Amino acid sequence: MRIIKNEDLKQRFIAEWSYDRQFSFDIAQVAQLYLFPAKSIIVQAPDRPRDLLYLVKGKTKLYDTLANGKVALIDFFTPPCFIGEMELLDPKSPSFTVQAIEDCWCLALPMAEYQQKLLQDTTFLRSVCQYLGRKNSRNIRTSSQNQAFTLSQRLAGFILLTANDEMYEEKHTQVAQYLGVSYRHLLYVLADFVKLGYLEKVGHHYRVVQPDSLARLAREVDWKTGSTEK
Amino acid sequence: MRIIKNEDLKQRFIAEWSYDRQFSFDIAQVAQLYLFPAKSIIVQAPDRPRDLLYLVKGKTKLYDTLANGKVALIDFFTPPCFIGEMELLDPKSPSFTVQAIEDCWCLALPMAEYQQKLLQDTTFLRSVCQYLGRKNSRNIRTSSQNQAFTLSQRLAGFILLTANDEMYEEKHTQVAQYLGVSYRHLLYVLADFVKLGYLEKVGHHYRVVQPDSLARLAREVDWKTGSTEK
DNA sequence: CCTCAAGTATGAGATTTCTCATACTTACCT
DNA sequence: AGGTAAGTATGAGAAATCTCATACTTGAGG
Repeated sequence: MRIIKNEDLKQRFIAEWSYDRQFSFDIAQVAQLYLFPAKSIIVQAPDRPRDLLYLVKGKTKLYDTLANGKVALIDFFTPPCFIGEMELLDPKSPSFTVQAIEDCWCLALPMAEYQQKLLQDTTFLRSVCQYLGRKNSRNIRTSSQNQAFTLSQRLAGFILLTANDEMYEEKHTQVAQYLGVSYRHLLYVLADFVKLGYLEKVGHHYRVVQPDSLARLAREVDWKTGSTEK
Repeated sequence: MRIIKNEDLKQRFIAEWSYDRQFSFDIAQVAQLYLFPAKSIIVQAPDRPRDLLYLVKGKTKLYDTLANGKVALIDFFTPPCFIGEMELLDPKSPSFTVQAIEDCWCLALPMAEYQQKLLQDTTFLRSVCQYLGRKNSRNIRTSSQNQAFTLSQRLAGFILLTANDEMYEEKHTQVAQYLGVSYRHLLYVLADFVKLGYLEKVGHHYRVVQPDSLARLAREVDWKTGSTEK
């Protein structure tokens, strides 16, 4: 992770998502701009995050570590999106691992220093409530809809979401579990995409060669295109 | 809806879910206890709810009215659970229809009178944040897991959740959409349950005759057994 | 009274997806 | 070096689920 000392860029991100309006005090001066390179770990469970982050650019994925030690993919985040807000608000909340899919820019506020202040800040609390509420509505709606689509359609969207730099490199076992299908079937459909020319196999990974075809397939799926609607 | 003037019962419900600890002021005296009879409408979209409710006993379901006028089943709530919290917090949030599945008891706080106070109450706001965050974790986890189960298993759980007084009376069209399966297939599985003796057809409805068998089938499904874990 | 929309109901054949069996490879542990 | 766990890979048959076609019933509106 790198701290980006570019005041101008920082202010642009703040303005783009009205970050400053989510606090009752002047945040623009104290927040720092971080850059997490693609594939780097943003939060490593079970460590608690050091900062309250606000994702302003990039895509991330969230993993849970199961009781048996296995790692399960559970969700994706795109801007605008808080990271670490549950840990800030709920001391008992478990924490999850968050990884950058592509380069991710975040506005960061050190928790140790600001936790007490934030827990007393009604502007901030109301804004988090709205954020969580909208995320909820989205989840509820999409989860019951997504089941209705065939794996090809959901996988197409999934590949576009998780590919970085034209390369799709997710672990099949995790993806099968996330998409709720068998490992076997996932491989069939992947092989199909290769046969159709949408993907090209490179070692154990795949190169996206026809993003448009995938997009056409995924078109109807109300995919996680934003943590809340923009 | 009836207002229940039973101070003793009210206090018991408050204690059972630590309702009073979610506010910084003394709520026990001003909250009223409501009883919504089975099948009655608790909140009717697009009207905004008059009170902030807290479900302490009973089960409810939530509907969305689609653009085309159709009604879609989208979620279920069980105690403890706020109803109307999004409308209180987010003036722009759409509102949904909430219906009692069985008799439902709610603690009620008139919004007009308390909205301003609640929006300034950090204890309340933090508690709603935690509540929403946990609901989120639950949704995320269950939604990606549920797909992995067969319709028989999910339907078994669904029937147990939505039946009232041993009668299952949901509309097949809505259920098929909610469970993400075709109408046709839903009817096949329902017919199967009848053949197996789990259900008994009564007109267009079904009587649950072997709840245990259904429970066994549903056992593994991490069903919505609570809005947050108790 | 007629018509239309929505919900219910059932059959038949086509697709999607699953389970199980079996191998090969890689990383890590001892 | 040997062993084990995890991930990858593929085949074959079975089960789950879908699409389409077709009817019947009921309630609301003209």
